[in-house]
Amino acid sequence: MDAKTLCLGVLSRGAASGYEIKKAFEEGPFSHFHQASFGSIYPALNALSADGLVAVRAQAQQKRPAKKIYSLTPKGRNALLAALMATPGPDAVRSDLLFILSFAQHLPPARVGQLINARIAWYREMLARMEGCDYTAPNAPGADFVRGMGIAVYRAAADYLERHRDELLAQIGGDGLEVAE
Amino acid sequence: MDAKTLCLGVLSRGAASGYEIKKAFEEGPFSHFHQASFGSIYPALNALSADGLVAVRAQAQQKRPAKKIYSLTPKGRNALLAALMATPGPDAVRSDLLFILSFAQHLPPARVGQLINARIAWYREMLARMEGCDYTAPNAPGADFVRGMGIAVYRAAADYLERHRDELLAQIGGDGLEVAE
DNA sequence: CTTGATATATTACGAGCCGATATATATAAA
DNA sequence: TTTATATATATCGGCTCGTAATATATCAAG
Repeated sequence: MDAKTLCLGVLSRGAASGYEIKKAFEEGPFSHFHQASFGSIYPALNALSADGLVAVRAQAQQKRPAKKIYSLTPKGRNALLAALMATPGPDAVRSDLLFILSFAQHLPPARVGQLINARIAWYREMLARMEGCDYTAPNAPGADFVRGMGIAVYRAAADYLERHRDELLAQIGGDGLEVAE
Repeated sequence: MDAKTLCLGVLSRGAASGYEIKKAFEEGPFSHFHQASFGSIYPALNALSADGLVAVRAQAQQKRPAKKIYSLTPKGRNALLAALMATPGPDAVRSDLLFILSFAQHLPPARVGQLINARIAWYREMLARMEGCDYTAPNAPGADFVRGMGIAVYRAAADYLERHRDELLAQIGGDGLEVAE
């Protein structure tokens, strides 16, 4: 899924500036399964604008750069729907933590414990945020479904780390005590 | 984690050619949380070789391009350990499927059902492979831990899809019957 | 009261990675 | 016989990421 389609997806939920689209990928409903940086968002918006898939409305602001509000055109909405009908490829996960933990027996047990504890805390924080506020729009069962999937997967990951941390530490020589902060 | 470190990690489990390293990322113990293509592996191996982190041994073959077997040098092993001590960033997930399913209410229910069924089947297949063959080396508790985590997360994902598929289909107007293949 | 951090807002650039393609050949299946 | 699959390496364009540059406002800390 390229940056252009991702931007169309965000804009389908309402008009937004490039900056707001970036925030949507950091905090919004797509944040746990897609990312996009300024370096891909702004060129994508320019291309979409040139192709007539989005409309731009410059909104002057006091003492700040003019905000460019992008909104979906009918043509853009059709392009999004067409992209949604394409067959999705397999998911891709990139986890430096799991790569590092693959070599746990070569690392100080205290450090392994710290890494796992930190990640458990991160998962719990994300879960609290995702379960607490409901940022999905009304009449969006798809978004609710995906949000539930994110929660289920994060919970499974946190639970696994909690249940098997001490076992791993025992195997690599840690006594499970020194990891306490 | 850049391509060079990834290659060092694979080579720490034994000497291999570029082609075999690619296969390790498709089928081996890293496959479910890291990817690498030829376009990143071969330049990485050249750079590692130039820096003395890996040694190359050309192995002629009958009627095939000569295979270049790369192996870790002591300097390379130190570089890997140093990289493992760096603080890992957050995990990144890219899922075109979840992006598409976010807009499920705009798609034909039959197609949504097909997409979910196909992904459940994919997860079950991966789980069977991961649970069946034990491709981790002996005395590698780190690899076992990571493998268990992959299994736990995949199982949670497959279970969620199975348990909530019909609910989603009902919400978007599908009757849950037409999706049967 | 001044410094620093955080937030809004866009653009540009270098580094790096992915996917596809080119090149060669062997084997097995259709 | 043709096609697909597997082995094996190299390269190239295009896309994306992370960072920095630019500009300003607000808020908190010292």
